[in-house]
Amino acid sequence: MSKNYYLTTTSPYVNSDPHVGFALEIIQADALARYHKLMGDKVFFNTGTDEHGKKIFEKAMESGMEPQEYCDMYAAKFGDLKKALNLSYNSFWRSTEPKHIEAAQEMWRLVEKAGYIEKGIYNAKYCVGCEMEKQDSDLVDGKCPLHPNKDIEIIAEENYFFKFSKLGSKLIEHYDKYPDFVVPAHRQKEIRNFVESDLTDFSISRLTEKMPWGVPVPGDPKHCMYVWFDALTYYISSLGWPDDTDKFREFWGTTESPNAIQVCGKDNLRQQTAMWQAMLIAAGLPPTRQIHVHGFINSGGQKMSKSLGNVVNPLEYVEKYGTDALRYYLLAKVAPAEDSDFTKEKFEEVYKSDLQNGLGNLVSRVAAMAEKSDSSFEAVDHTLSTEIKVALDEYKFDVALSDVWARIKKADQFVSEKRVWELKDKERDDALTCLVREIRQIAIDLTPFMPETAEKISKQYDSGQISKNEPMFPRLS
RNA sequence: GGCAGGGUAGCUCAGUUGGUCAGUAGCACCACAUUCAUAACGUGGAGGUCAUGGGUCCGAAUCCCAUCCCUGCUACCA
Repeated sequence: MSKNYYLTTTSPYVNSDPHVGFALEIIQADALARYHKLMGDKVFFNTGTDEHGKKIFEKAMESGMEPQEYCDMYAAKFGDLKKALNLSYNSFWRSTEPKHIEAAQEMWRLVEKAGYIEKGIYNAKYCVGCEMEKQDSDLVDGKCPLHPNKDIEIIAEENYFFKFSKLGSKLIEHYDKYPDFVVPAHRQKEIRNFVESDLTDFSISRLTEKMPWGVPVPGDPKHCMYVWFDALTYYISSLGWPDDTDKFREFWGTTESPNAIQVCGKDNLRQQTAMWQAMLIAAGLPPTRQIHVHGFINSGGQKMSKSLGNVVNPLEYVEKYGTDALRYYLLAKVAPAEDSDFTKEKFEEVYKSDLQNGLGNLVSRVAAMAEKSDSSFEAVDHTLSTEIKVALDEYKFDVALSDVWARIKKADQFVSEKRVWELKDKERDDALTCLVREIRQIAIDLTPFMPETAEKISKQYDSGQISKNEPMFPRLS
């Protein structure tokens, strides 16, 4: 049954180059979007960039650029991922779009009107040594680790606060109503524990004179929205909210029947599954239906960091091994919701065993036999296997692909056991028909994960007369 | 410290409510076989006292207690 499917990634903050962690997120999302498209759903797949805030303002200043110019440059880099990773999103939405800015302001008005925004005092922590504002998490024992001899100054600033503390019970209601709201389940427990504890209101504005690069607070130009507030609204402004009410209802859903799916990293759990939901509830808008939370990618057992020099650049891998090789690795060998390790050695091992010797070799050997047989193989309609659907409905990309690879192994065993290359006439054609059918099925099942590979195989195998092609995953020289 | 989730073959992991649950698992490794295929594929083999110590039970990787180790969260980090 066809339906509307809304899917969004988080919006990466444009202060550095695209990271393999975001590649993971958007490739997972892309697999979901392609899956739903294959099922006949109407898919709205959104991604984009988050471009406001102090860090970006400072970075732009440092590099001598206008903030917008700086954002344009980075937005382009993220936009380039579409081709590099073969992404099927239809909406690339930037938080500096005028339409988004208007939407963020409308969101503010709604939340304010409902009584969930109030002025309060925000105590900014300022390190005189760094001449910078610090966050609690930056401090060690209440001191700046770079200037432990200097005291942190507290600068009281009048800000607007979001009355988060008033929304806990509404959030719990939502979690109760949808036990699978957060996937995996232990993340839902985690956020639930957090929400059940005493919630504190949080600041959602900054003084414009100190930080001009943000969305002006409606009716009070002395304040800019703190990036969070603006950035979260992007999930609905991308749908044309508040102007396009039909499209919003169609894809985002209604309060009775929420429909939106989000993916985010575990570092975003609180923002997406609690704060954003609280904002929606406060504004009287439907909450998100489900949020899939993915893990992090480590490199060599350690967090990626520039100083360790172990940062994985997804584009390097695309260039060297191809888009689908990277997509395969991230979907099949990275635990969808847990942390996983990524090293070049492991990647090459997988490339060789699974893609070269597994899928690539099977497709070649069967094509070679089919070509020699001179027979033709009528195309039959294939639809996505049930196992794949079941796995994808639970965001288990790795399980889905391991199922496909089990079938590749079976097909190889079949060829060897029957010694298909020695068979003649009907016996041979029967065996080949089986194999061709299985490979066509595999191609369909790979469509959400490795679209280009799936298409190559389909083209090669759907033409009745099958002939051998160049290797899809060539040996590494 | 508190809460949550983990510690199973060299590596990555499966193991539903305790009774072929110790895995024909994948990768790597060794041997054999084979040539249709990208020197690929297939078969066989070696590898684990299921973190440690107790306990419950006829029986525990699976439940309970203790200990050790790892990870996440413990709020204003986009």
